Amino acid sequence: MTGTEDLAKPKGRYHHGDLRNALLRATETLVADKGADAVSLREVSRVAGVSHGAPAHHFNNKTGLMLAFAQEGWSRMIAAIGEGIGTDSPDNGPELLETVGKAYVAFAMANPGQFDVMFRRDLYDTQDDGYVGAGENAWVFLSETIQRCIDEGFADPEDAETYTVIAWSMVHGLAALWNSGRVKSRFDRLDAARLNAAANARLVDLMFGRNSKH
Amino acid sequence: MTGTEDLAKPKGRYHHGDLRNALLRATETLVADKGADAVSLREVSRVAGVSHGAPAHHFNNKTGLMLAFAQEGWSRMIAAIGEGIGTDSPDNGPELLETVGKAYVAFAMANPGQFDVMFRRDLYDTQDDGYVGAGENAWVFLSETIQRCIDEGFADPEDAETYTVIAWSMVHGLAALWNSGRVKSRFDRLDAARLNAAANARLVDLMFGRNSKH
DNA sequence: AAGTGCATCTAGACACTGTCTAGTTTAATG
DNA sequence: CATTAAACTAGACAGTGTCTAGATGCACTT
Repeated sequence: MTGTEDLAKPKGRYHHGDLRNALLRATETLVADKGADAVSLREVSRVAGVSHGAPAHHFNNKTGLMLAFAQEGWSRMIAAIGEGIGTDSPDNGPELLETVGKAYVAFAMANPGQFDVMFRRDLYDTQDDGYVGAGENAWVFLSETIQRCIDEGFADPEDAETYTVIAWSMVHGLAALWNSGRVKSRFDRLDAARLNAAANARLVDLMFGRNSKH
Repeated sequence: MTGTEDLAKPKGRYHHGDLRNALLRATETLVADKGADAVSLREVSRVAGVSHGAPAHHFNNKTGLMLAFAQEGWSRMIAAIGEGIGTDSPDNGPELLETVGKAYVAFAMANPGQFDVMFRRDLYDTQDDGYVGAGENAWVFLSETIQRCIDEGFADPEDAETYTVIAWSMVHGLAALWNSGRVKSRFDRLDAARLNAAANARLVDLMFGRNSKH
């Protein structure tokens, strides 16, 4: 889609000017096209029109580059969820949860490579600062949403923990299975969006007993 | 745990005798210890006490080795599920589903590396024969279980598809999230087995409306 | 305006990887 | 026993990440 020519360093110049971003963009297209393992510092450098040692100054390691790319993914997913909420404008807890769940899976389906990187511990140093934060925020947001459902009387307070685990597990598993190709092959006739919507709507119904609203 | 010394070729001999298996065992310990990306044909060859070109004759590619290792994982998981059924001896559809779900997640938690490989498309050639089979069998078995629940009157026939997707997604997501470390960090106080049992029991209750049996 | 500090980037080296190829050993088969 | 085919070796090659020493030029201070 987006060409990579504009990422290259202007000819004759020694300093790139926007190398950090150019490397991330090159990583993005590589991940999207050929998967996370197709990323190499040298290839990424080549796309940016820069020597193979240049990335080290901005990301230290290859793991540094991948961590930055993963963090970018978390930011994007959070933004996508925010947009989903803006569109659906849910007005109670269960509807909010359904909206969030759909946006989560939709993001993963639309950006399978980056979503994959976001949950791959082996690609970056898990001891690094900033690794924990992203997933932590997601968990907090999710459990607050569940708590809101409980506060509104849709579920028992003692279900909070279990429901949080089930909800995240379901959306994450749906995303991962779809992207792995193991479910997709079974559901040729169904489009991804329909499957996503059906699973999320039904799970929320099961947990919070809403009347189905066709 | 298991030493790797016994994998090495007997000294003075030219033929290994059991190289294919030795390479798979070396792969297993490497995956378990350092993750899937730590596997290299040369390291695996070194452990087996054999030259770096030897694996090619048994697995053709590195992707061939990883595919074989993934298939082995599927066999093991199926066996583990069978053992779970033997222990719990469930006598209706929902109980069977709960048993299967728990065994699925338990296997993934006990063998995070191999489970990971089983769902990584990038590690082997997805066009290869035998790639589809494993996931296909899992799907068929799962949907047959759901169908049994329906036949026994625990759910509506039109829910079959959605429930199958939700059930597999939940267990798979729980396994993947736990192994990614993103949930684990939140649940220090809970042991993995308890979380696994609670989530599966509750999901089955939600879908098939059994009375909770404390 | 001149000079200097320092982040940015280059280029070569090193050890490692997967795969290819030609050749060596040995088990199995006739 | 002779021959065929499978198992394995050893070297080469292009590619990788990371480490160095050095070149470049932007952004300051004075």
